[in-house]
Amino acid sequence: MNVTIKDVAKRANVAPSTVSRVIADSPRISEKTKRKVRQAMKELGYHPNFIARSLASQATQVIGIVMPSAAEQALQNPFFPEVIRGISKAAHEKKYALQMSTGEKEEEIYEGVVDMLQGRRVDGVILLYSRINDKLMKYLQKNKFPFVVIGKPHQKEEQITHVDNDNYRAAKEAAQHLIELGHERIAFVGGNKKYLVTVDRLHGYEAALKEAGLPYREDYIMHEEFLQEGGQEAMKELLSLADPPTALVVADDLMALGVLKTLDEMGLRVPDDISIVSFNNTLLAEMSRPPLTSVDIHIFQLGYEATKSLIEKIANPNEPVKRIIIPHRIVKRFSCDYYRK
Amino acid sequence: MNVTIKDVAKRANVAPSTVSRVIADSPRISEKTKRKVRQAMKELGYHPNFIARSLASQATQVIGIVMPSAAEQALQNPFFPEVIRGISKAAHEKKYALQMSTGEKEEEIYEGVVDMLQGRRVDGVILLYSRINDKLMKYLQKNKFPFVVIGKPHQKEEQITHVDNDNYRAAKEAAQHLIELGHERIAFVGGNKKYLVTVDRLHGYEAALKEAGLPYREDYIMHEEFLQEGGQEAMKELLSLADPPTALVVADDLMALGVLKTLDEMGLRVPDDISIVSFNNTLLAEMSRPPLTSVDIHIFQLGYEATKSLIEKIANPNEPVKRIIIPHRIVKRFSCDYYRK
DNA sequence: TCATTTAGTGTAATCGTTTTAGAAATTGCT
DNA sequence: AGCAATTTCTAAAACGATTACACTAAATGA
Repeated sequence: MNVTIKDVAKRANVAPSTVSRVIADSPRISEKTKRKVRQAMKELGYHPNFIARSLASQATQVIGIVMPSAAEQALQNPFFPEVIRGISKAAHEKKYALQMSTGEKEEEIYEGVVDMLQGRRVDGVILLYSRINDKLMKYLQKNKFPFVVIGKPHQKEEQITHVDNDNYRAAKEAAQHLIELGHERIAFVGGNKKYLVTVDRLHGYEAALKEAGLPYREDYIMHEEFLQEGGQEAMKELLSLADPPTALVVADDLMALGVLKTLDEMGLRVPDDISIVSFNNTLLAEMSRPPLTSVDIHIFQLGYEATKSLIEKIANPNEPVKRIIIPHRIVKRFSCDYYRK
Repeated sequence: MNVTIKDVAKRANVAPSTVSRVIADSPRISEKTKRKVRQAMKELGYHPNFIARSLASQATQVIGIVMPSAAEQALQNPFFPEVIRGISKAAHEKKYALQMSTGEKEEEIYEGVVDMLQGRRVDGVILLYSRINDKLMKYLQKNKFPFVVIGKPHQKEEQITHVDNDNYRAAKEAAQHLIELGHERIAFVGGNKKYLVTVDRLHGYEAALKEAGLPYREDYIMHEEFLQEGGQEAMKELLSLADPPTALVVADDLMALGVLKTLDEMGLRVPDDISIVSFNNTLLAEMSRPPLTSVDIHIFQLGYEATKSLIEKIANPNEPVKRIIIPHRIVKRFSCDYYRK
């Protein structure tokens, strides 16, 4: 079997507890003993057993990442690798490991996360989404598990630490940009209504129209999956309208890609025939044809800040609730043009 | 504190060991007792403590993912989310959780993985890369830890289970495609020479040239990072040559993107002035301007198969060594054209 | 009928740490 | 020198499961 703390203790002629304290670098152990013990550890090639340590100390130094759907699906959208990059950076800085939820349906994810936490596999979790009436979020709150959410919680916002953008303003600005270019028929292509990002952005869009005195049209509002296919579907539907929009606010770059695809198939040109403002400013926005004007929401930073907050919360359960708003900025490229009759 | 196996035992009027056996669904427990125990578990809201279970059973049901560099960097390349998707699917099927290494420099990653394994945090690991003389791989082998590598091991290939493409042939075919189009000055843009993918692909490229009777030129061989910047660097250098190439084999889509960028800045056009065959066939290849002819290496499947093999190996330490070659296929788009003098 | 299986549970050791409570050794002070 | 205070270390009890072994009662067989 493996080298344990007892072997080290024997070799160094001290008690196991002393070795444990040397590992923790307790000030209650003399330098002399520490040297002796460390020497023994080196000689034996000792590595602490995290599992045993976790069991005794009731902490794992692991953070759980919870995706909105199966990683298998979510990871198709570059948003997720990018948040994870931010999470990874912060986790690494504080010596936390990362564990990913793997579940397919909502119920399965819920069970998985509950097991993760009740099974004490992780010290806390980061929700990479926020949806209306989320069973999981309620559970986490009720059981006082440390967690933070990326996005705006549906309920009890003031009781839940979260990191978000000002999606209302961001979408409003996006729509205003199009309005300033003279567009009057502007559609909104977003994700499922149960996600708060979608709701917030829709409201922002709506507010911009209202302020500009433009009508809000139900048939200009699309809700689809955050994937290319979603964008395609939405665009097809919009084009089937009697008076299709001349501009779009699209809530995600990958969706925007689908929009472009459909437009291309239909022989319509961007920005000549239709203008687009998208969200996320991932590499896709830069690369698409034409490059998309996109709202940069600083995804990396969302992940980074969320993780830092979570770790603080884990370290100190009384840490006050925080609400962190990451700034956004609209990056203008070549998918928007003046509206010409 | 939490509900433990003892609480359940008390409630059901049985011994803790019986409860444990019910959890494991042991055939040695009568149906009647099982029902009684399950009832008690439900009533108390019992969740098994994974950590305690892991300690006792010496297994965690967690797989470690090892990236070549900091996740923070690696995840910029769509290759990684895509392998992870495959890994995630297989892991989920077999009820394994995933843990990611977070380390920056090579040495730090090494330490991290050693700790992961020695600390018994994971039952095995998947290396998402293969490099020459890899300290970590040697360590894993020496200590008989279950692991599989995605890529071709540098040494003792026949002793290490790995999942790879036939990179030699893939690159050869890529180059041949260009040769068939009449190109004679074909450059190779790959990653660092320490990675075996790079080496294999370079050899394939070389073989194609040789068979076609074309000269192999050192100054046409570029080794850069698997990022856009790498492609840019390479292309700049190639363009500074007295007789720059008319076609390129680029070992990665993201790099190819960098190549395109530089080409665009220099006012050169693809495929009119330069033809390109790239690798990975990620979304980027489809989206770039022009869309890239790219070798699809079925990244998802690499991850999926690797994970299945690893889990088999964990379940049965005597599982024979496997070598799985995932087929590739060249997807033709619009980055290649006939060579015109 | 009594020894022998077999089925179903229980007892207790074990996994490798952390940590509380307290013993032993050292130091300081008068 | 004697005693309190301080420093340094140890013994032993958690932590929450798994599992080898023991045991009892019922079933089987000669």
